[in-house]
Amino acid sequence: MKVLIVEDDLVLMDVLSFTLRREGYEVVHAQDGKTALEQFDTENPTIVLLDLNLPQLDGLSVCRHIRQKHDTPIIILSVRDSDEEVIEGLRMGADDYMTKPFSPAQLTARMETVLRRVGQSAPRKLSLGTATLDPERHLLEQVDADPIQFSPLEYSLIELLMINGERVLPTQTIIDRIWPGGGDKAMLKQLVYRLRQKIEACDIYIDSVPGVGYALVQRKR
Amino acid sequence: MKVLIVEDDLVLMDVLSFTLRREGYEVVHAQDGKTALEQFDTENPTIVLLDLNLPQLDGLSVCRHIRQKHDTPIIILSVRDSDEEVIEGLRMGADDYMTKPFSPAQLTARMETVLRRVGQSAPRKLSLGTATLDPERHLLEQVDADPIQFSPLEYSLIELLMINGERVLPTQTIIDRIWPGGGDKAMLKQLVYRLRQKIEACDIYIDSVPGVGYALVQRKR
DNA sequence: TGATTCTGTGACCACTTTGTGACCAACTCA
DNA sequence: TGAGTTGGTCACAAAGTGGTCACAGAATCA
Repeated sequence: MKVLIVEDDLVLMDVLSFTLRREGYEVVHAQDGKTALEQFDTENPTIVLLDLNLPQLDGLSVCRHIRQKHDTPIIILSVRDSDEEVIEGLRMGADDYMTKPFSPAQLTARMETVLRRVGQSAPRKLSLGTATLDPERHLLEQVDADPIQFSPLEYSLIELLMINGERVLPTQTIIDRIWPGGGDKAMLKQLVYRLRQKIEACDIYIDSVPGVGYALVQRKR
Repeated sequence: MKVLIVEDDLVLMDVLSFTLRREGYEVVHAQDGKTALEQFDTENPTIVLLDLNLPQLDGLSVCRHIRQKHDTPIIILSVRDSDEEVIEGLRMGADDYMTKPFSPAQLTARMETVLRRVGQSAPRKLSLGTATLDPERHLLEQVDADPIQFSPLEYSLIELLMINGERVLPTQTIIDRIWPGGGDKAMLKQLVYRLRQKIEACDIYIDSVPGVGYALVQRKR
């Protein structure tokens, strides 16, 4: 997936390039509005990150120009933070507007959010150790092992635990998120039991902290 | 267009209701997480505005529950503003995250931005492997095979699946899009059955992932 | 206007999923 | 030290799911 970063601040450009490459994106960039449009035509990026204060052609003009012919997601990154300016940017066709300074982690999360909406990216897979969870097919995949298929409730539980890393998730939080209509501890312990049986040959397991909750952790070697 | 506002602060609720009605939205609301899910099922809103700190069931549980089955846009409105919390909200399936306090004008601009991306029309022609869908004539064409003519509902389903690539589309999402007025799983499984019969000689087929949904995939050779 | 197609519905079936109850060991607390 | 709680285990049965088939009314077509 290719990102066009349009930014004249070279320090920020470097930080963003590094972060996005580490996330697996291919990165191209431009330092002024005119070059941005040229790059857009030649590189055909999946998403554009667009500063507004640019030499040669301002960012809003770039945004308007792209949006006249293309549906490519655009996120504006700007120091201008008044409501009027945010609204103008969004109405000019941007999909999101982040005011500087922002954290790279939040930027990549917002990029994923927009890409998810336009159907350009599969949901991110979650990993713990060598185990990888497939959110589309509700599978757990691991090297040298058959994938494990989960039922809806099993998947719901393991996803929650995996999102939380190896930290303990409180019992009542788990119950609320799995059974918003109402569940109880007996149902959860039964579900934990069934899930443990399915993953017993994996590198990960469900640890319980009595009186607190559960965590997904890696088996030690 | 119907908005479900999930907010337990009645002052903010009133302000938002007034603002959104003035913009032409139909507004329904809930003051706690459980009621929110009930309202979601009965009202089938176009978009959800979701506080996180809620009685009965927290907003992240509501968000996750909705997103497991539906692709209705969700914007989180919360006082929690750390990067971690924003990222968690977006990863739990929200389309945007606004921290309180925010201006109603920016909220409506962000709603428009997300809604702009919903229900976009299909590209001109869709292909998967050697099979090509003709949107004007509702045909599937393949080299060395007679074209297959689809009924309106059959075409609607295969187009949805083809837009999604070979990825799994959740059952309820498919139902929402094919029968906006309300469909059910029995209707969908019947439609899938009929469509499978029509494409059984093709290079593509409908794969089901029990408990999740369906995908259009290429037959392997 | 009759023929044909489309669509919603019901039924059957095999299988899976889920909620529940029961039992037990370990732990906590008064 | 006894009562109560909790987490783990096991089995049962109800509910749900996905696939298949056919029926019949509505819609469309020629």
